[in-house]
Amino acid sequence: MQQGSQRKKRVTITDVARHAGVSTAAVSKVMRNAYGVSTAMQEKVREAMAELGYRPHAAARGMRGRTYTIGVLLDNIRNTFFADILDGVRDELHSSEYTVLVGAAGFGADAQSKTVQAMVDRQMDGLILIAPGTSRAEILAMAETTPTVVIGHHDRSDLHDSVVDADGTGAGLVVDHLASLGHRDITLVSAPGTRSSKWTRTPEIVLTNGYTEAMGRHDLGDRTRVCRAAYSEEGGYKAGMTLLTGEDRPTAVMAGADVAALGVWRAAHELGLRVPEDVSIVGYNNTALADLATVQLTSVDQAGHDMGSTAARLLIERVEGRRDHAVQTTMTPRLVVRRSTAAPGA
Amino acid sequence: MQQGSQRKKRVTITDVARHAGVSTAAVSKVMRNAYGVSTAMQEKVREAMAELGYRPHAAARGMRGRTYTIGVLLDNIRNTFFADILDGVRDELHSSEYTVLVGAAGFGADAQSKTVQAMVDRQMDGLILIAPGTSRAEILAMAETTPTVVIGHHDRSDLHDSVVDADGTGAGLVVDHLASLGHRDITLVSAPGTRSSKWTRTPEIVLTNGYTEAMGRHDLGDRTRVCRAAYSEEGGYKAGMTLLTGEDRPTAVMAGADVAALGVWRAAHELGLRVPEDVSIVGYNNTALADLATVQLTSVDQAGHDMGSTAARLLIERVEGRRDHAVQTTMTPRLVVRRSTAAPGA
DNA sequence: GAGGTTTTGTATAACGTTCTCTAAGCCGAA
DNA sequence: TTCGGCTTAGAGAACGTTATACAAAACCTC
Repeated sequence: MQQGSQRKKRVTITDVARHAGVSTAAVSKVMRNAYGVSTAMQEKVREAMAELGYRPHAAARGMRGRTYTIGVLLDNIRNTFFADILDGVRDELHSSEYTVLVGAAGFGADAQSKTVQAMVDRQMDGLILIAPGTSRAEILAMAETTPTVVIGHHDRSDLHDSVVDADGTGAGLVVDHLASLGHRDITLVSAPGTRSSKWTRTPEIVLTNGYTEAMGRHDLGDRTRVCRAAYSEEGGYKAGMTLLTGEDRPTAVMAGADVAALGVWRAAHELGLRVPEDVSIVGYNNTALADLATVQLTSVDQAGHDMGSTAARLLIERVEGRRDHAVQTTMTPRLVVRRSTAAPGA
Repeated sequence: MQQGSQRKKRVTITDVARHAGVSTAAVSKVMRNAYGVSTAMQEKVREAMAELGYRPHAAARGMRGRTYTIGVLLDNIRNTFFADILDGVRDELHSSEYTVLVGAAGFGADAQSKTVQAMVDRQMDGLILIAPGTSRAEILAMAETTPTVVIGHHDRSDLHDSVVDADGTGAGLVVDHLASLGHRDITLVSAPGTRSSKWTRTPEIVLTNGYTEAMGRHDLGDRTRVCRAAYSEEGGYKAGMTLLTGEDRPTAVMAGADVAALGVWRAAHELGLRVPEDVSIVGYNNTALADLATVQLTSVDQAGHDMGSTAARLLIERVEGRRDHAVQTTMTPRLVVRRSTAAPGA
């Protein structure tokens, strides 16, 4: 199996112990700075470790507990909102001894499930799942074994912590903004429910509820219209094509993700519709994309970085056993108005 | 450490063996479909595994060789070119038993080095490193132990495989295009060399050489001008500000990455310069970003997806010992002209 | 049916850690 | 001195897998 050229043994704890003239148990203790080591011992061992360039073997550690690894699951690496979250996680964990590894599984529930399983098999210490499409039951079963933070879904559970955005409020902000500009035909483009996954309060559901509620508040209940689309450029494009070529074309479209909003924009563009003159478009997440010079998309800021760092903090508390009851943190969204929205027919 | 609620034991190979009434060795053989198992045994064991919902413990496997994990290192998750590469890797490995885990380390050489180390510590079977900023020596040392594919850097080595784009040619395509439009003051925005890393042929170096050579070919050798900037929106913005506010402002700017090109664009925008009328902008990588309706950035396509799948294929060949000499694959770039380039002063 | 070969299943020793126990050493108090 | 208590170091048993070595059984061939 192993090629001849690829030999070269790893330095193990045994090597360190021998080199320092102590037992492996002692070395282990020093590493974990456990109770019962003299300063002399400390120094001797640390010196030996440095000299030999020793690095603990994570797989071996995994057999006896910790691996000092945190897994982050996300569906689509192209949604830059996730990059914001990830930055938050990374910044929070930067100075710790934990390593963050990302599983980018794609949209399929089965692929995501496989990836989460893989993380558990690799004995990761904790998991951060960003709006998983996997069935709720599976996540709960997982969470029973491995500390878990779920980002996005509003369903609470005693088994895992949650970090969510007040998506209902966010939707309200958008509708308020559009209505105040004079829009009445406001359509929502939101992710398709992952059927049978048993999450009852996914971000898209909460968003949709918020939208419906706000439309009612503005006496636009009868104009309520929701179109389902994957949160990707392509998904938004398809939805845009459907919406903007049909009859009673909406004067404003709000999407549940910036990427999707840009897809709608492309559709509008191809159909010869000007933004915002002919149709206003609003995104969600306020990713860097929305702020590009040529884009300038009105969007809702969710403080992705904060969500990430909060999730990481909560997770570590759990991993290290400093807290044993579940917690849900809610972030407050904020509307960022740019040039993709204006009064209808302006 | 472990909370009371988080008990629940894993199903192990021993459980399966007992349940099927055979030895653990037999179960292990069935899993690896090794030589010396009757079909009767096969069935018995597989049935037991299914009934118990057994999943092999990757950490334990790691202690004795394979972990069936492939690590991918990248600096900036926001560069969507990397998403293309990653998709390629994922598609290639999708049907195999390998899991892909991503380390997003950021630009710092030390953070990247830490991440690569972590991957090796976790006993990953193989590594795909996308334009690592880590020192060459370190990568080579690593590659001696773990099969490795380097994407981006043109430096060859017997120790690892390489997948590169003919960046020199790509730069030539851009200069040719711009020169044919009548541009003479063409400035290149390229990544800062990671000093002391000892890579002598990084993508940016090769790109710069190609640019210089092409400028010479068009008798524009004296107009050659290179500006260093990180391949991020922010990096491009800063470079754009410097270039476009200075004297003898270039009529065309080509950047080594689409994200950076968009940063330049933002600078132009803020300075009241129209693209392409006042300044032409060209990106590199032809990411989805470049094709956005409101962007339409001329760029160079590098077939990121192919690079990813090729890298994955090469890596698996090595991991499974089917090849023992290093290989370098070069992709051919292709110019995609969009609306961000035009004749100067048009 | 004896001798040989092939097939099939098991026992068991790793792999590199962690962690519980126990032993040894030292101190001060009785 | 002896005893109890405390600190420090080490022995050794896990953890879940793989792979080697070997025994047992089955199949040949003459």
